[in-house]
Amino acid sequence: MAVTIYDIADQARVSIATVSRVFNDHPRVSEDTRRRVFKVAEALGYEPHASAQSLARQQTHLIAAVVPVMTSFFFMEVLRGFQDRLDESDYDLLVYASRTLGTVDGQLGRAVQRGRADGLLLVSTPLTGERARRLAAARTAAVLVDSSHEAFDSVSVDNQRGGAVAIRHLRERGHDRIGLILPTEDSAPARDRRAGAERALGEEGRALDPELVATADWDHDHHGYTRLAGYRAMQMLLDRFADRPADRPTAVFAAADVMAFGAYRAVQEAGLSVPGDIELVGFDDVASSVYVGLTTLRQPMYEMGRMAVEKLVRRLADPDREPSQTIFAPELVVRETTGAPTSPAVPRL
Amino acid sequence: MAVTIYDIADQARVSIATVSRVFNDHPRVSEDTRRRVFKVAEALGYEPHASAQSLARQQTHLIAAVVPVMTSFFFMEVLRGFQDRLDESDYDLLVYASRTLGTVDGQLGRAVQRGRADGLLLVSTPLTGERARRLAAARTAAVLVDSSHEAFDSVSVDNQRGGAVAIRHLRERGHDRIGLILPTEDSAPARDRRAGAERALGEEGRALDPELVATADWDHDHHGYTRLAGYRAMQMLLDRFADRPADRPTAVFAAADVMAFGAYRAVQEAGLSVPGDIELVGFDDVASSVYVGLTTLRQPMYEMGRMAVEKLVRRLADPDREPSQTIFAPELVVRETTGAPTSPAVPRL
DNA sequence: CGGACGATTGTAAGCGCTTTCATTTCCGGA
DNA sequence: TCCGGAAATGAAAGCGCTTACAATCGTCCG
Repeated sequence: MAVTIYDIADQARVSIATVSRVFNDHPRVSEDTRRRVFKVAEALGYEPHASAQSLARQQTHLIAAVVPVMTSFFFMEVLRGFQDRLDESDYDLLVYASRTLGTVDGQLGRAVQRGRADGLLLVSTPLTGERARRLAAARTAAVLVDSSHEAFDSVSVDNQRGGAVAIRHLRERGHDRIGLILPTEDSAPARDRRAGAERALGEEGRALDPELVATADWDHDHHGYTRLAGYRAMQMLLDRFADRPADRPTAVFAAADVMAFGAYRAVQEAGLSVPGDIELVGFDDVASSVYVGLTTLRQPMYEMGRMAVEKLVRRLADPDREPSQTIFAPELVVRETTGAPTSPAVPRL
Repeated sequence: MAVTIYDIADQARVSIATVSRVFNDHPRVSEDTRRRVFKVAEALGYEPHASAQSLARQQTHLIAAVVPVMTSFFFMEVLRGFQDRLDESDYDLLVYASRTLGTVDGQLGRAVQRGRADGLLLVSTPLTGERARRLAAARTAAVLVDSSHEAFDSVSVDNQRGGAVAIRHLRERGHDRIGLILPTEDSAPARDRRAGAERALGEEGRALDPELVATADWDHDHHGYTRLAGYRAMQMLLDRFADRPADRPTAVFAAADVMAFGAYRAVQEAGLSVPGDIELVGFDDVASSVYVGLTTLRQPMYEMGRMAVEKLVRRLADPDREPSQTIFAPELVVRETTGAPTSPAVPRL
């Protein structure tokens, strides 16, 4: 029923080999037969069969992106970067996302199935020893985004530096008691942001008061990267100082914008105000942050996505190149939650 | 190099047919050989080759989603719905998104390539006559989201009703001069929203004053669904009445939330206030709307995505079922831009 | 004890395309 | 006119898996 190269070969009075050559514009085909084949193909409405090509060529023209939790704006932005850069290549995008972090392993398993995709984009999916070894052994083309590994290409952000910048900003604004709202400890980026914060404090000869830290340890599904987690964390923080308001933090660094949103809400519910009573700094600069007026550390998510594809395409073309790691510096964006004058959102785009 | 069923067959002293049977858990395999095959497979680290399976089975286990403009929150939400429902099936997701509307055709072309995917999810990609005919003739399994066609399954929203509801809401709030900010005319949903608005006006014996309408006709890349388009449209509207403020609209219905955001900004820049001078209603209820406090008509984007996959999976299982159209009713969400009391964003999730 | 029958397993023909190697064809030069 | 070599084409062997059909084996029944 469907048209194959055999049908074309018949009608054009050539062999299937020649038909194939024509479609892969092989140089050694006479202009004459080339035209003939194209004409017949057009008349018959021929279209190559993707699976058959994949099998014969031993490559799929597909790139698989493994993305935990489609929920998050961060991943969406990265995905957009992937997509845009992919548009310029001739690879198609296979998306393996999941609702919770629990299924990431399964997704990864499907994504690396033999014959599924030519390359892999792993977002926020740190490569553990065993898995890394297997991928490396199989010489799988893979690029890590938001994590890194010496044996692979990677694109990430200097989280530690970001954490330090956040704290310094708050210190410069005169805050003495700075609270920290953190996702779970399993998140490497979060650990780095915290480490950066401690470093910045350390540089001034100060230490992080554990009483000022709240962690969303209970949220295993999303590693604490949710509004609710931020909300609860801030509540915890406020509760701790319910009987001695003087010791309450006057500023809080939330290690993710969504958490900051939740925290904002908790502050308001407690009858306090942002930035009046508590100033707030987030991390990410997601789309809503500009509306909320949240000061934050901007990650160039879109660019990271593009860059990752860039690297992957390069590696696919030359599998032996040295792995390269790119680290972006997060950029401090000061808005109302740390005292910038109110300004409406500028309509870019 | 890679392990194939031949290797397993050799070591397990059976034929490749039997190996294949074991992996497709065919009933007629003795428990004994089944175990033997599994053991060898495990030892060798066998994994079936996706392309080979696709070719032999004549199905890919892939579903292609065609999505214009990855930029938009609407598409992201729908995509999330796709993904979540797909997680429960055993199909993988192939995403064909593009930066601008111009390349949608190309993407569609790639997506429907023979042997690429088993089914199609078309978001905001109306099926034109010729294309519809071809897809229908090929008996392609496809589900439309945000558009419809009698020959296909579809999931959409009652845009006309939404437009009417928006206008009635503003009328009830006492507005006499209601402005309209619209995307380009090529957008069918936008046309419907406008029609709904006109209908609501008509029911009161009123007509739509063309002077109160601003359209983003210039934005062909995104059909006007951008903040900038809304911004400019509102500027146009305000400019028209610069010399006779009394005739200026006191409320505006923007046919998309992003446009409403831009419009909001333009109002503020003109030294006016929302909702003091101009009340505002959007359409979509994107994530940021709650922060902006925008009154809007909520589309159940996520649910639409899930439902679309649901339909597709059903059709794939039973290609002869009658096409079914599902139409959701948009829900009015009243917030600050039409006078609701200020309330911070509730942290769901 | 022979044959029928059901349960297993094997053989081999695809699925639709790519690609190596061999063959044929076509020229220009001797 | 004949020959060598380049250009064009064809034959056929995969790519790794599925599956219709055939073959084999053991068992049960008359």
